[in-house]
Amino acid sequence: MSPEVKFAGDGRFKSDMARTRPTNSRAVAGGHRTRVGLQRRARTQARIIAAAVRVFGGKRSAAPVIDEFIEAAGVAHGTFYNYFKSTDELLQAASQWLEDDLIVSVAGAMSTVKDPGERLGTRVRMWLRKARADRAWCAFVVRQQLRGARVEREVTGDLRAGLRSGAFAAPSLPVARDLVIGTAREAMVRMSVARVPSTYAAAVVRVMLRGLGLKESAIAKALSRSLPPMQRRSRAAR
Amino acid sequence: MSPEVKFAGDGRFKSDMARTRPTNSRAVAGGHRTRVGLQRRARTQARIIAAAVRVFGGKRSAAPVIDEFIEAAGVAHGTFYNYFKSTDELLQAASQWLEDDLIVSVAGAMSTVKDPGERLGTRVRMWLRKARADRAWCAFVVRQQLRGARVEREVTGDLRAGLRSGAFAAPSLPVARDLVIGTAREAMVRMSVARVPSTYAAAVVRVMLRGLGLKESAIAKALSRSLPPMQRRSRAAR
Amino acid sequence: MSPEVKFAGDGRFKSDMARTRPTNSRAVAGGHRTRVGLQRRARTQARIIAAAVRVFGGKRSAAPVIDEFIEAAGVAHGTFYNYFKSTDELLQAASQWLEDDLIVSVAGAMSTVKDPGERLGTRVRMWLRKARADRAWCAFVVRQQLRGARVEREVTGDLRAGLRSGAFAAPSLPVARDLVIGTAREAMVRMSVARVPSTYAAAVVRVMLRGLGLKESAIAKALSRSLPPMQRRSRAAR
Amino acid sequence: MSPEVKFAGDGRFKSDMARTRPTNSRAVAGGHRTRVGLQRRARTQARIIAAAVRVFGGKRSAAPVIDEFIEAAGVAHGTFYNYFKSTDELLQAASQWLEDDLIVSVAGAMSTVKDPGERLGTRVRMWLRKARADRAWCAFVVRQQLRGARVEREVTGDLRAGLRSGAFAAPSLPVARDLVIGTAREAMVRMSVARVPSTYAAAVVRVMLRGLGLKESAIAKALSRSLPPMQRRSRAAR
DNA sequence: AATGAATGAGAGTTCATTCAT
DNA sequence: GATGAATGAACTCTCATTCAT
Repeated sequence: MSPEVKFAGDGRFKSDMARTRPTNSRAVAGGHRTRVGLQRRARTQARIIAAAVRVFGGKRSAAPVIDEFIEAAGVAHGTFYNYFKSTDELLQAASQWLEDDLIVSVAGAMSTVKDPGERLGTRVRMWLRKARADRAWCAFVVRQQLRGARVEREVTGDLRAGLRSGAFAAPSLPVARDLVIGTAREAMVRMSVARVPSTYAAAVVRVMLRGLGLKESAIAKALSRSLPPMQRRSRAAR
Repeated sequence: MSPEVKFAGDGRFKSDMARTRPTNSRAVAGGHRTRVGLQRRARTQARIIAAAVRVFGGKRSAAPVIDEFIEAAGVAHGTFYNYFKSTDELLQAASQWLEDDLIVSVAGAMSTVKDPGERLGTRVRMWLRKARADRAWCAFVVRQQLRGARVEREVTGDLRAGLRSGAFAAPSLPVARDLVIGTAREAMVRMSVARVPSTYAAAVVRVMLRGLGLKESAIAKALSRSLPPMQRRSRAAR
Repeated sequence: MSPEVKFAGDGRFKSDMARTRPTNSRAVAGGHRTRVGLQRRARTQARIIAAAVRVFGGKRSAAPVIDEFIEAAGVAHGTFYNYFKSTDELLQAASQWLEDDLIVSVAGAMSTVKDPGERLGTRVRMWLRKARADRAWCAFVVRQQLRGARVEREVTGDLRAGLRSGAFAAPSLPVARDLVIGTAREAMVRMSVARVPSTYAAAVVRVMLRGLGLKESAIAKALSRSLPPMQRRSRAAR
Repeated sequence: MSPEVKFAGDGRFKSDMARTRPTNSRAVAGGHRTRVGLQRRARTQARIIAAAVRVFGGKRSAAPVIDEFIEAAGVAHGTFYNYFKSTDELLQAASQWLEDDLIVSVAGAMSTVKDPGERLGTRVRMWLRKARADRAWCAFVVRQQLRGARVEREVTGDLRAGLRSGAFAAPSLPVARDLVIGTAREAMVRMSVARVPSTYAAAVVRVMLRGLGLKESAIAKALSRSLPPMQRRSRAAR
């Protein structure tokens, strides 16, 4: 798990993440120094984000504390503020990075699956596999309430397709969504505090698909699919 | 919703909730002043708890709290510490009070229901009815993670019975529990931020029971039961 | 020099000086406790303001630092913020208090003087007497740029009257004003860093009135007036 | 207004302004590179000083500065410290440069004027003309308190001569000095925040000389002198 | 019991300064 | 020489907690 790849482009988020001290514009032309500086920026930012995921995921209590992030990342106070204006902005960035990470790795597997039941089943199985393999990731996502907009969109897409095709039989889309998200989230809560057997993910998906009214044969088919191997982030920050 | 009744006995929790100043032992002998004092204690404590539920449920962020609690309760700083050693203790107390409240009101309805499917269905329907009727309660419970030990025990009991009797068909108890708790919680998250139709609760319970493998006929029967009227707490604090 | 009197009313500025923690409104009814609390508030605020005058007047460098005020006043960090939201607000309050103090004490003497030359001369002599007697006051006023609106108004009033009556002969009101304020300020700068002879104030007023074109006989008359004794603030804070 | 000329010699102040890195002694031998390097040094330093005058003059508050200076000068943090050890040193340098600038340009005009009243009048008129023409200069000088040692010396010289010759009639030298400096300063304060009519400077000088007891005929003579044209600094930095 | 002024530890933030490139 | 990422001391500000009344 490392935020590195994300910053390959120009070394920082294009979004609203304003640096405190703007780069001298005359230097942008980009020579060796510029490139080196950019790389350094990217690495530092990645380290802070990685630390944030570790710390926030591991925290028991509620309040995220800047000092902890700073210490975990091994940077100075001032450095933190060169990259993020607040804890919230950091958490936002980390969140988005993690979500993108997941979505991208899942999207590959999705491209060849057409059946809504299989799609949804595969998707959730991949999440839970990831959650089981990476406790920090799992804890972070749970604490952040699994609120990612993209995750939401993907799940909703699968559900809508399944409801329309008649494969799913839920009373309404929101109800179906609450079943899927709620159950998956609770499974991840469990994973973030205890080990679960390797069969756990499949079992969860089974009851979830049952709840959606999928036929047992279709459920069996969805669960028999073998998942593609987990993608690895290129290099680790720290 | 008022914490009053709970404290009828001696005006405070018997639990580990140590008062800062020990009760004057001479007063225990119990004259008029003593009785008045105890009533006052009970009322003040109830006001603080009620305020806590309102404030904590209504809060968006995880931000600071004590000042808000005492302002909402209309008491001074010092007064707060006469009753609770910390915010956490207050939240604990409020939590337990709310949970007891719910369990008690549900327990009545449960006594006449024997079938595990019907029991679980009725139980969850009553929760969701309560959640829909009392947004502050709902928000508070959601924020507190629905972690009540008694709630957990009751649900687990129903599930174990259903699995043993063959009415439910989940792969394991933990999986079943995650399905039920997760889905219910997600429904409550929804209720705490938006209005839902009156049919929502039943629909949620339907998919939940389906997920547990209950037969459609049994589901229909569980959902057709009419719920007993909601119990009202005796008197309101403030 | 003590801010005490000013707060006799309700113990705080009526202006925009909002307390951080609002007083519990139910307690306002005002019994013994209320009165005691108000007095305490008034005294603390007075101490902070007095300390501010001392510290800010004594500072060599530019930046006023909250820690210094706090230490000089002998209060805790939190206490400071119970009274003032920022250094600036404190300085504002101190400024206004000092100005009011001066104006009030001068106003008494003014009531019996009608001639513009005598009025202005007496006014400035009283300022400089005060400045000589209270080095901290003098330094504070100098640092604050002598920008008080009321001071400005009073001087302008005298000048306008003198110009209209023909007693003064300056080319314009602004020029006259710059002569008076500039010279007085520079005299105070001197007083804030060194001792001056007791005749210094009269000498300054002499050249000032000369600059305004007052006749020598009128100047002599203005300077021969004996000043009323300096008023003392009732009680000292600290 | 440009600090350039000043550094023609060796590109830096001879004063106590220690460079962080000592000049490479081998380079002193002086080839093409050396000359180019020195020119570059001089230009960069001039840019920083010019920026300082602009920024510091334009600032309203007393707030932080270095970042603003380097941004305005378009140099990096490190570059700044190649030239000045601190903000204070920069301000000192800028101050001295501005003062020298003024003194030199005034000195020329002075050489032909012998009468103390005329000398002082001409001197102040030239200051105020400069202040009116260059708002940034004016604001900078005002903020720096007009504390230049040379300015002080020149004025004192004129005053002493006038008092000895009987042309001036002030009670003492310090009083005369406070009248002159204070009034001029206040006029400059006014100029730094608002436009004044072209007759303003003469009017100020008139009341000032009156204050010094100069006869009206002598004042008229001093004010009738035409001023030599303003000198221009050779080239502009930036 | 209740009050609220006072407290101070600790979180949050800035900015002058250094130094590897 | 110039650069700018990194630094951390110094500052501002908040808020849970105490205690005299």
